Amino acid sequence: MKQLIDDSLPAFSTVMKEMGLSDIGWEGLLGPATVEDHGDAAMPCHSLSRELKRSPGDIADEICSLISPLLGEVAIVSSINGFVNLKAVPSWLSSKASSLLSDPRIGVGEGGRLTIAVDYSAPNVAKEMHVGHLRSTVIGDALVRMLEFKGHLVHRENHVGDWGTPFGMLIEHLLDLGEDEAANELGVGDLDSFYKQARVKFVSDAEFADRSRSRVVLLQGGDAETLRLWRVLVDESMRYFNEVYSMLGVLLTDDDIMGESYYQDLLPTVVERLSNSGMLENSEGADVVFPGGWKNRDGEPLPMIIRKADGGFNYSTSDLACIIDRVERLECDQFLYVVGTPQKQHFEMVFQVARKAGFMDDRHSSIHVNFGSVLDTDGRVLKSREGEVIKLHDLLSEAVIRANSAIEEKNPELIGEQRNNVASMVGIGAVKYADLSTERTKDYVFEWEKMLSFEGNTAPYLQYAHARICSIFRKWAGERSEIPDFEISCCEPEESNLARRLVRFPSALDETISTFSPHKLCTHLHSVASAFASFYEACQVLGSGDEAVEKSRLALCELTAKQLELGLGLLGIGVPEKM
RNA sequence: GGGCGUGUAGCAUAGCCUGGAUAAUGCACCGGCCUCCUAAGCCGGGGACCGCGGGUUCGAAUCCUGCCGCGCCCGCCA
Repeated sequence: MKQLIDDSLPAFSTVMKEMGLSDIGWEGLLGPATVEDHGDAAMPCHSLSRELKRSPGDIADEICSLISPLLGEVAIVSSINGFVNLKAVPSWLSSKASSLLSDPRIGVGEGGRLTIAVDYSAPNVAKEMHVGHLRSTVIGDALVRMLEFKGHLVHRENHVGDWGTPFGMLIEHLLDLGEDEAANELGVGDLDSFYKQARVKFVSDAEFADRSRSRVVLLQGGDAETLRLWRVLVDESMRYFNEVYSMLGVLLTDDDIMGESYYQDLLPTVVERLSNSGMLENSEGADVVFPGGWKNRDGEPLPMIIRKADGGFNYSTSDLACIIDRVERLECDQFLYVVGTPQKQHFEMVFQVARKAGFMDDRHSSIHVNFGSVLDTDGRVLKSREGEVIKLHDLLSEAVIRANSAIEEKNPELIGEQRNNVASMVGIGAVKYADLSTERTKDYVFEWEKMLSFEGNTAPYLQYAHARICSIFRKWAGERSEIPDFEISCCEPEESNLARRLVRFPSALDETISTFSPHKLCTHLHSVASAFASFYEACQVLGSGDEAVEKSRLALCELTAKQLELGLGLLGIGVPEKM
């Protein structure tokens, strides 16, 4: 527990000096306890053994007896097995919790003023959004919220796939279907069949394929009518994507769309600059750069293709253009790419080339916030090409329907529009939390049941804790806005334990942000909700007969509620007052 | 073949960066708890050679190394 360690350091400093150990870097030894029963923080003394030529147990005993009197207000000190253990005293926990309660930011400092571009979501026009997009969208949204809360200036960048050779066939298919019919199909979200139909014709119909290729040339040449048709495809797709975003409740809007098409004008600049810096080489007819450090199957240097032999650009070029734009137009300090792990090498190469070519320098940091693949139950990567597609739209609807029936069963008094709102928060929250609560770089298996489960370490469990607190407030006669002035005084072990979890919030959030790992915040919030549930069972809040106790418990409830609300809010998950 | 990643109870995960004590959590399983602020809950219980072998260390799930399994990437798709 970082707070406790900080508050104990001066006493340790005194004692260590007294024991002649001031210069050996003992600060690093003091850390959070690994076993909660032993305390909140601990210092293993085994490594001091050699220095002092005494047993670890002896040393721990001596430190313990010297430091105990100094830490009376902070922690109970004990020693066992060569460890000095600190267990925060209830009064210390009470006062720390009180100070968090009176702070609207719950102790979270404003962390800086960087300008950060977060590249996430990135669906492809005329293609179904799949579970991979869900991950990117949900993780990216959470990171954006947290970074903004910390005080950074964040540019949301939705790098939509709205350009490239497939658009030739898509436009021709659009014409074959007729614009209205096609727009209708796309507008209702039947993207995949549209794409597949076009694809089938492209491979089986030579005449269609020829038209498609010509259409690509027209598109790239800026032909007005072709651009208009392209715009229809993009707009109809975006309408559908926006519907999904709206269901998901993410921050993305049309203003955040920075599709590949946007960077087209910059592509020649990329080539020119790479050429000027002498990095561009011709290989097998293509313009390439050799980043170095990668080899192909034959052991030869692996190139990054900038301009294909047919003159077309590919995605590396586009990503380089993005970097130029984000450095020079947006003046970003940092770029985050919330994109799946399979593209790891691609980004490493792009970043390396961008640095070497001077598109960015030491002031800039570029981070691939990678995430694992979504697998099917056989452990294979879930693919939208074969088999049935899992439409995000359907997944989210299903989640809300399930939440609705769960509420109907468990709280029949909640009805009408209010129930629908709650069902939406619960169902969507469950899906998002399932995605956010596991370490993002790991693959995970897609299972309806698991994703929509409302038990255990899930959003509904956290939301439920919040709803119960709100229920207490409703029953209580007083003004909720006055609670932050109430004094917290932990007496029961469940009260102390709840406070002990609550005070970890600021460091948990900082850790979450610095590692871009939302699951760490989830873990923290779950531990809070869990401690609250135990507290709730053991400690009657209202009508305990003692006004000071009631006020203290109300204050613990308030801090818990605020923390759940803020924490879940930063994850993009809503907190209903009833459920 | 090269590179990167991953392997923790029946299942799913956290802990690994920054080494510390009895490896934590959820699901499932077993046993208790609703005249009492929402039982989507609580309390208790069983269940793990932390992939395998070496090494470093007083101490390894954690660091290094070798092997094995799995996944991804390795030239004109993004």
